Amino acid sequence: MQQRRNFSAKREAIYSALASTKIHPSVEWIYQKLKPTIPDLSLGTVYRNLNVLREMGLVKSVGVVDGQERFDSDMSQHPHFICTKCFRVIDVPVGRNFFDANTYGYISDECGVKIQSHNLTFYGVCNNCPK
Amino acid sequence: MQQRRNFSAKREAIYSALASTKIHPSVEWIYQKLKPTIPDLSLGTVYRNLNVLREMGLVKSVGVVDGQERFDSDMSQHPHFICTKCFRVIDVPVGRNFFDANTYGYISDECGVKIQSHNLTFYGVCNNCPK
DNA sequence: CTCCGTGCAAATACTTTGCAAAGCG
DNA sequence: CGCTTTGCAAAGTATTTGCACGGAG
Repeated sequence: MQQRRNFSAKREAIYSALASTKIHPSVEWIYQKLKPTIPDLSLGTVYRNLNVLREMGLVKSVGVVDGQERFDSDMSQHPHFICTKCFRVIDVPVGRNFFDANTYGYISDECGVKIQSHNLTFYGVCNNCPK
Repeated sequence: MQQRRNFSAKREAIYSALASTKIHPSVEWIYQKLKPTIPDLSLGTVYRNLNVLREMGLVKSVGVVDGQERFDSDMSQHPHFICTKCFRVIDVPVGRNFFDANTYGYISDECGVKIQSHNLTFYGVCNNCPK
């Protein structure tokens, strides 16, 4: 196992669990998912490793949804849709990127800041929820 | 004072405090700001009233920044810039709207959802912070 | 031996809530 | 009087952290 390569068995499992789903899970969800397989897993470990993975740039946060932070292992720049009723998080496929380096530069100058990234989220009601 | 019109004195003060600044304050900031003038103000009241104001559509959340929710009384659709070092929140002026009804409709169809709003946030380092 | 990773429980941090008292029309 | 608002403190929820132990090189 690639130890000394930033991956412990549990960190690997946490990353895999996240990468294996499209639901953009919360810490709790990952914990519940792995607990049966790894009985001695603790919630703190999931929190800690998600933060490590984030620092390593392997994972990013979708933001806090209904009180819990949600994560994504898809590091490509893409918007999300969040259902305000059931709090489902869905990837929004985009042909082109809405914002490129030029846009960043333009707005950076405009505001006197240095933009490094952005987050685009749409809100509404998904098709599983009653209108 | 327009009582029975959804405004108690404290709610009014909370709204005014929020509307009087561009820093997109947190609950705590509003509380500290008003406390000297209104000594018997309690933190719970600020929380409660911001939620009421939000439901009334007079206020919206910028999101959770560094652990605290930040608010904005400017209900116009506009992006924000958040400094990842000092957590300053700045309005981003935009000539046109990035997303109009057509875009909403297009993406809604694409994802099988009904988009009602969106949130666009840029991240980076502001000009007050060291590179 | 030395680190890194971990369980566990305690500690934080922010926000919400129950309740009785107070305010307003 | 009836409904809204509030202070206060307690409760709730999510997340972080201290510490000592355990495993890998």
